[in-house]
Amino acid sequence: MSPDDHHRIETIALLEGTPPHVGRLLAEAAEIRALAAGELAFVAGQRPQFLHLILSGRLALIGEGAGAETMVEAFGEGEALLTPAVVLDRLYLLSARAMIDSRLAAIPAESFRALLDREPALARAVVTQLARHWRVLIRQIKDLKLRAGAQRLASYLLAQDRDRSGRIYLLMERRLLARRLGMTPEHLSRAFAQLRPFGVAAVGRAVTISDESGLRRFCDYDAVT
Amino acid sequence: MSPDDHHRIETIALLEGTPPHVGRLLAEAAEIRALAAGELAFVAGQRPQFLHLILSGRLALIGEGAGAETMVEAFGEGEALLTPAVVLDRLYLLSARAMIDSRLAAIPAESFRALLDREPALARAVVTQLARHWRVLIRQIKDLKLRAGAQRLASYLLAQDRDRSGRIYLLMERRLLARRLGMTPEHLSRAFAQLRPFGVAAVGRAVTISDESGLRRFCDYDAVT
DNA sequence: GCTCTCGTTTAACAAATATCAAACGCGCAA
DNA sequence: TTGCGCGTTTGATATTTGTTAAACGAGAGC
Repeated sequence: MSPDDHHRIETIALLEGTPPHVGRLLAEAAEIRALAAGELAFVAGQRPQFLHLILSGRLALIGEGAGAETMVEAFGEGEALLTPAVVLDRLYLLSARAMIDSRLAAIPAESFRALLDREPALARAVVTQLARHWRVLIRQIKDLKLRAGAQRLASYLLAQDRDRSGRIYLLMERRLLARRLGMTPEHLSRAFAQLRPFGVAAVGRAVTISDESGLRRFCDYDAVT
Repeated sequence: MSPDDHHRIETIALLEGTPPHVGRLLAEAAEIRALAAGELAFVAGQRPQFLHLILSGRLALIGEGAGAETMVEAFGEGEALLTPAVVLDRLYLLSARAMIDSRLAAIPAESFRALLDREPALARAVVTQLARHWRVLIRQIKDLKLRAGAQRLASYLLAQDRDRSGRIYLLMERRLLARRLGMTPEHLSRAFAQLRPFGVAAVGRAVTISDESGLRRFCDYDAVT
């Protein structure tokens, strides 16, 4: 492992507020895994072997069932795949697939849980992290139950980061975005068409919104973070 | 507060594994709130004032948006409404409503967070609790995205506790169950009809299943806990 | 620069779900 | 008991979403 990898593991967002030796211990226990786009970091039904930190690239959490699959959430550089399966030592409910070529730090699950018991600051950091994800999941459930497809798309777009000129760059291809939003690619395409009256213009992965307040009203956007 | 209430707070499931003085401190900081059926413990958009423990009764977490409302999850006696809003000191994303007359222990959010920072065992217990809920939410998201209404109902029924004779007793009226499952009451009624070929018989709130393995196949039931 | 492939869009149609309306039935109070 | 109120069921219809198929278009490799 390169000193650079070591440093990236020690300074990952999850560990914010923990004493330096926690990061050092985790980095020492970690091994580096390179995944090509499409490869799986873990599979639903498996027993977790590692806690994965994303050093570079992007991974999607995938749910399978009833002969289909869906994307629950995607994570990028500097984030941890901190799934409850690892924390609780239960079987994975989701699989993780690399959306692009990625490099992961894999920390043995057993070491991580041992450290979790021993290091109060780590437990406290994990509480914060899990609580944040909880809110992301709650938003998704509210969206799925209360909003139609086009409204979910609008809501998703409004929550994305913009560049200086207000443009949004979609982090995934539309097929995947459709699965993230709980609809088919065909339906997503129609949803984009429905948003055109609000000045939503999509060119490739770049999206611009001209009537943002109209779009907010359309989807009853909830800006609470 | 009665000694009995005191004892119930100290022995709540959330605190399993924490030293006795943690429960004692929480119980001393708590005040008792009685809610009549239909009353709200907190409202989405509010800043959390308390962590609520359910001493008796049953509460539903309700999401509002786009002019409608939905039930995300329900909690009963001995459980805590351990929402991320309280942990992170953010605005509530959900409201909590008493489904029946209930008694709550309300612990000032500030005291709870302070104790969370000070007591490693509490942080560790909260990690476990949040992780468990995470899995409940993931199941719901997978259900909503991958399964049709009747399959979600089947899946829900198969996950419920049975009495000695194998009967299931529904914990809520059907109107609410419909919202929990992400459908209308009318659709739920038709979903029950769709399950009749598998020997699903509902009389009031009592439900029996005669062809359980058939039902499992029908909804592609995932028994992973 | 040119295909070739594969993701996206469009269209027609089918299935699932919601809506509206009315009938039903069960519990509760007079 | 009898009648009332409210939750549930049933039916007809509308809307939303998924499916199938085909056309389109942009990017990768030759």
